[in-house]
Amino acid sequence: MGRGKIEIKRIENSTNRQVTYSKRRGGIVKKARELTVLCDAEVSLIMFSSTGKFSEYISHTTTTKKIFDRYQQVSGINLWSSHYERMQEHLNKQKEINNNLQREIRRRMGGDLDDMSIEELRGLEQNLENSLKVVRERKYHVISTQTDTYKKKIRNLQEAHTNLLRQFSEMRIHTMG
Amino acid sequence: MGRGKIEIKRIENSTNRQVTYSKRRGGIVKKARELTVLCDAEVSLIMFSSTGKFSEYISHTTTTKKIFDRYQQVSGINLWSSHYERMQEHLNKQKEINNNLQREIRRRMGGDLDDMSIEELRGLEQNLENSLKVVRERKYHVISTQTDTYKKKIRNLQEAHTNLLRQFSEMRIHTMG
DNA sequence: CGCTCTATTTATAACGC
DNA sequence: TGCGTTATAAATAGAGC
Repeated sequence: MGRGKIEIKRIENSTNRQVTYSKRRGGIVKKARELTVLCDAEVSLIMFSSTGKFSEYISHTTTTKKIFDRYQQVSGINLWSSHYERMQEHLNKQKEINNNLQREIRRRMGGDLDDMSIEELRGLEQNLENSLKVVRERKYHVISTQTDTYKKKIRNLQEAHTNLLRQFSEMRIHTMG
Repeated sequence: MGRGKIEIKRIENSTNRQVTYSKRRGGIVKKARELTVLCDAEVSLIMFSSTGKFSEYISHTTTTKKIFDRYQQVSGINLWSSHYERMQEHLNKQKEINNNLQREIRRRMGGDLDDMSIEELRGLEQNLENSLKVVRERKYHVISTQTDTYKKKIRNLQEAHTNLLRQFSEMRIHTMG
């Protein structure tokens, strides 16, 4: 190397450290490229400088994703499959819940009744009757509320109209009289 | 380097290729280690030889998983999250469908009716009436089918009983007579 | 920063075991 | 394969611009 043997120890001067980093980064990338070409190897080199600057080399014969996948296979280390599996489980559960809900709705709409017993059918019937009652009550309530509102509006309008008429006739008396 | 300038080109002799790979692999790992220590950098170096042999160097200050995570953050490249995100989307969709289904069921059970208009309530009422009709029909059908089955069974039993009685009386006539 | 210029160290190809 | 040896190419520290 340069003028005098260097000691492999953290360079305390941060400017020099960055300069050395830049130079050596070039060198190591070159080495990686040579290894790729000369030896037909697949190399992934990822570097973060002490200031957080990112650089990488990846053999042209592959991609970083491929290397990561292969790394996992070979090293046996599961980097993210635990997440993945948990999510898959979650999804399956949701799908099952979904299917059950949809079946319940179909039944409540009069379908998919074939494998229901008399008791179950009786239960469903009663349930539907109750629901129907509640929905009807709600409907009547909404209708009556709306009717009241309309009645009130009409009353108000009539009042206003009467007032206007009175004012109008008073005005005529004053101006004409 | 060695005795004579070398050309950076694939080494065709596979034995030499492997020898060169081993030597240069050592060299590049040494460079990576020096970069780590001298420059306070974080380095991940993953290599697969042409025969598939795996080796890696990782700075002692970090882990391969950390480098992978950081790589993704910095490069913006989705290594696995393409899978992951699609799954998350899927899951969210399922959850939404689920919520809608549950709301529909609640309504069909007479709940959650507050923000429904008269028209919607009328539709639901009619729907429930129809469903109730279908469920009742189904119930009657099941009951009548079951009744028929019982009737048939009874008829068969009576027939068998009559036959037995006849056979018995005939037997008595033969043995006693 | 980034580039150039050396002196010097380091890496390594070729060879042998 | 792996480890020495050696001649030589390559990398690079330090300096200057």
